[in-house]
Amino acid sequence: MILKLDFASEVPIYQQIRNQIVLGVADGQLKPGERLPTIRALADEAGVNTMTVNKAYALLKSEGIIVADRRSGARVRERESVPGVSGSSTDQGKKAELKGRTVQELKLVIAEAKLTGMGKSDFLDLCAELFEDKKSLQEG
Amino acid sequence: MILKLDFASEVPIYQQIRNQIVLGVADGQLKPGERLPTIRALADEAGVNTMTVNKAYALLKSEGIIVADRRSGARVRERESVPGVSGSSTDQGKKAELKGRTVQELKLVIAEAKLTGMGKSDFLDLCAELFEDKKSLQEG
Amino acid sequence: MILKLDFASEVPIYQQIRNQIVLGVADGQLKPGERLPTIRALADEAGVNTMTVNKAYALLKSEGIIVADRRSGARVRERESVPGVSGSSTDQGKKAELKGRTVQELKLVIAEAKLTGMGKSDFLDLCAELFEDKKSLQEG
Amino acid sequence: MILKLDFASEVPIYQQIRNQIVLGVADGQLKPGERLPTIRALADEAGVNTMTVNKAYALLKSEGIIVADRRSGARVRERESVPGVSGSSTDQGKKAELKGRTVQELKLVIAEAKLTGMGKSDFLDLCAELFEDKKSLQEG
DNA sequence: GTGGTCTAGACCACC
DNA sequence: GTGGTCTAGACCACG
Repeated sequence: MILKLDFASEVPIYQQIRNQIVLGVADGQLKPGERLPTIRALADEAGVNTMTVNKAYALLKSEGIIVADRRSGARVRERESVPGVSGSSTDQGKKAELKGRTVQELKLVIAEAKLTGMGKSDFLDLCAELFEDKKSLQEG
Repeated sequence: MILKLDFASEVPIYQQIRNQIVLGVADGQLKPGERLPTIRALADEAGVNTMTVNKAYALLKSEGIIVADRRSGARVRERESVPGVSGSSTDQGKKAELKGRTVQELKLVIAEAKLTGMGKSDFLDLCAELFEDKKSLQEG
Repeated sequence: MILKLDFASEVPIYQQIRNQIVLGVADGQLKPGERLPTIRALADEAGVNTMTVNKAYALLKSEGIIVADRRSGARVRERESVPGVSGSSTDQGKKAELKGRTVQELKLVIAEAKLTGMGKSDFLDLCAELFEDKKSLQEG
Repeated sequence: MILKLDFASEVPIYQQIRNQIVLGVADGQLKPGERLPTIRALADEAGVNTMTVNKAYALLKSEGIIVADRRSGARVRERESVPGVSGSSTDQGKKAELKGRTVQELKLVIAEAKLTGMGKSDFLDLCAELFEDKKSLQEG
C-alpha cells in the first residue's frame, strides 16, 4: 500500500488518504480482513502528521469501510454476504448513506462528462473498462 | 434556475452553485447561449453574497462552461460543434483538463459503488439511466 | 520581497501583486522552492486586504507559477527540468496557455515600440539587455 | 481594416479596438496620413456602441498615434522624421510616455517568457521574426 | 445595469 | 499557524 499524496492539491490530505484506501479495497489490493498499517507507520511512510492519518481512518470507520480491531489495529471490513446473516442496522445505514452520496457524485460526474462532449456509449464504455480493469483504478 | 444550497455542507457554497449550474447545463435545463441570472439576482435569490456568486461564475468561466459577455452578462457557452471548426487551443486545453478531472472522479465513484456491493451490470444500468433521464440529474 | 503598488493605477492591485511576483521569480530574486510571504503578512506589508493577496496567489497558482502546500504556505514552483520526466499534462497545458498569451502581448509591445520610432536592432538590443540584466527587471 | 473583437475577453472592447489599430499602424496596413473610418462607421461595422469607439479614438489621440482632423475625421499621425523639424514638446512627451510604458510591458513579457522556459536566443529569434513579419502581427 | 474590485472583519478546515 | 470561505456594503469601469 503505497500512498501517492499531492500536497499542492486542494483535496485535503486526509481525504486523499481515505480515497486511496477506498481505491485499494475496491480493486482488491487490500483484501477484506487484511490489516492496515498502523497510524504511526502510515504517517511516517507518507511523511504526514499522525493526526492526519487518524482523521482518514476515523472517516473510513464512520463509512463502514474499515473496522478498528482493538488488538490488532485497523482491518478492512469483511463483507457479510452470507444469506440470512445481514449486518447490524447501523451497518446497513452506513452502506445506504455511502450509496446515496455515491449516486450524487455520479450525477455530477455524468454532467461533467457530457460537458466534455462525451456521448452515452463512450461513457458507458469507459465505466465498463474502469469497473473491470483493476489496475487502472489507482493509476494517475 | 432554482438553486438548492446546503449551508451546513462542507462543500463550499460557490462550489455548490457551480455544481448545480453544471447539472443544469448538462441536462438541458440551461441551453447554450441562454443567459444566466445576474450575479446580484442570483445572490439575492440564493441568499448569499454577491462575491460568492461571483466566484462561482469565475470558476465556470475558467472551466469554459460559461462566458461573460461584457454587454449582457453571463451566458452558457455555445458548443461549437461545426465540423472542421474546432475551438481555440486554450478551449481544447480546458476541455481536456475537465475531462481528466472527470475521469479521476469517476474512478473514485466506481470504487465507492463497488464498496456498496454494487455489481458491474447494476452500475452500468444506473449510469445509463442517469445519462438519459434528463430530469433525474437535478433531483435529490 | 518588497512590493511597489500603485493604488491609482487602473491595473487591479491583485494583478500588480501577481506581476511583481512574476518579475521576482523570473529574475531569480525568488528562487524555486522558496517560500512566499503568508497572505496575511503580505497583506499587512502592502497595506491591502487579505482577500486581495489571496486572489493574486490564486491567480499565480492557476498559472502554475506557485504552489500552495497545505502545510507550509505558498512556494515558488519547482521547475522539473529532469530529462525524461516531464510535468503532468495539465502543467503542460498551463505553460502552453501562458506562452500563447505572452506571444500576443509581445506582438502588441513590438507594435508600440515601432510607433515610438524604435528600430529593429534597437529593440533587439533592449530585449537582450533586459533578458540578461537580472536587476533591471524590477526597477521602475 | 477589419476588427476582430472578442466580447468574452477580459480586455475591454475599447482597448481591443485601440490595440488592433496600433497593430495596423505598426505593420503598415494603416499608413501615416491615412483616414480612419468614422466613429459611427466603425461602430456599425464592429457591432459596438459609438461611445466605445469614441473612447478608443480618444485614447489613440492622447497617445499621439492618431490626430483628429476637424474636416475629414481621424487620420494616422504623420511621423515627423525631418531633421531639424521636431514635433511640439507635448508630442515628444507623449512619445516618451508611450515608450516608458512599452518598456515596462516588455519587462513583464520577458519575465513571462522566462517562466515558460524560453531561453534568451529563442526569445530574441521570436522578437526578430515578429518585428519583421508584417503579417503575423495581426494574426491570432 | 452589468460584472469586477476592494475593504474590514469574521469563522472555519486543515495540519 | 496556514490558506480558504463568507459577509455586508461600497466604488468603479464598461457598454
